[in-house]
Amino acid sequence: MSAAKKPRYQQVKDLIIDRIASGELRPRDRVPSENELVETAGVSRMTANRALRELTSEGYVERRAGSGTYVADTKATSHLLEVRNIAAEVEHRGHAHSARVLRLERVKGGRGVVEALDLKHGEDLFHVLLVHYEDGLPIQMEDRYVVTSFAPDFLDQDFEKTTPSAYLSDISPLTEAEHIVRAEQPNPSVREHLEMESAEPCLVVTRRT
Amino acid sequence: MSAAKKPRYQQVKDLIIDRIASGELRPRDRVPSENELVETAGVSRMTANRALRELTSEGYVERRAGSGTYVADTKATSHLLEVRNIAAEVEHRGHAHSARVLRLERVKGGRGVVEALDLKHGEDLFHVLLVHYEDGLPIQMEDRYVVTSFAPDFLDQDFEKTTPSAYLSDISPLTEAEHIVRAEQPNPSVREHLEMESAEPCLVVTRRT
DNA sequence: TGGTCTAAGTTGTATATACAGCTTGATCGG
DNA sequence: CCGATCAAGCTGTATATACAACTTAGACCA
Repeated sequence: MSAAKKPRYQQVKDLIIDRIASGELRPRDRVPSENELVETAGVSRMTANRALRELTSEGYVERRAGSGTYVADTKATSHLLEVRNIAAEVEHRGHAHSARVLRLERVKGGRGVVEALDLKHGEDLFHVLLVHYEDGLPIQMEDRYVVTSFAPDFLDQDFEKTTPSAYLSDISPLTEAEHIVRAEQPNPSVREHLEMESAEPCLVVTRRT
Repeated sequence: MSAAKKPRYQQVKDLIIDRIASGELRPRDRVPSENELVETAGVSRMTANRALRELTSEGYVERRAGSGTYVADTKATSHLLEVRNIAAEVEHRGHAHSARVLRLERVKGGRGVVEALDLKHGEDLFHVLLVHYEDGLPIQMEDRYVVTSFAPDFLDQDFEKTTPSAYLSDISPLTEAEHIVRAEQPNPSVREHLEMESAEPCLVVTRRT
């Protein structure tokens, strides 16, 4: 198990994580300084620095220049929930993903869209509406608006082969996204495309990049 | 804007991020090695190393010892969605959070719970059922099961003051959580407690720690 | 031709050293 | 007693150096 010889900076990290997890070090408590770790752990200051720096970026501790290093308080106040690419998710489950494009058009931003995306009224947008299938079963409907200047050849794409997400992240990697999730009663049109029974609710994910 | 003098390792990071974002460097392309950065960027190898190492942990690139550094190819396949502590969320919006405990008891694990938590049948569990309010308006119902051995004095807590999340993360910080979100039709009892109109759907978050 | 071996390049880790900038507590002077 | 100054300690950054382990391509030999 722990037989694998870990690098020294990792040993230092584990040392401190253990003391936090065991409750010996509590939120806002002071963590040994780099120089103290040099003494007690027998490593160089740069190694101690790397350990503490990584613990900082991982959210375990906070550092204040000139003052010291302290256990972060609220590690549990924000949990993360992963939302994966739909096609990748389906493939990952070992099933076949397919998609059918219902609409692919250029529109002018109407009231609802403009508000959600924080745009000028009447701005040119591409609109795509498609349904994702997992082994032939409809599982998700995607209703997407994209600013035209951002993806000029949007209308030429074949979204039955490449998902809009994949295409957009291809032409512009590294955009940050904000998600809002809510539950909603699907309207009759959507319900039909997803082949849903009567009043079953839907998850609605609003995403802004 | 960029007037703030950035540290050199950050400048190197930005340099590479820009080349990725602009499309000059595409997924699986080779990124300049540490020694090449020493030449072209005029920094020491340790500084180049720090830049590339941080880009690795941030998901921009992948490194293979002995081979080189390459642009990662799936930055967009997994997006993150933050789920915050309910009380903190409400306070953050500048509103008053309160809670009312409906049930607080010791039970034996029944069929549904045992499956969801992957436990032995009949195991002792604590069960708490409470409603969260934002400025007096009911906004969330929390239905929670906790293994007794994990939190012996669970029944003595006053969950109208401290949320179960806060209490649990207090006695044992640093536990990882897995979330599953789905939409569901609330049953009449739940609907009553949340003062909901008829058939409005709910978000159901199943969480396992 | 085909397999082996070697050398160069790359990442990963670790240390010693240096200086800047900030914080905090103690000391000193009024 | 209060305020200013100073020194010690801390983090943040940057460099030069060193060695280990791995990969890869090319040279070399049979």
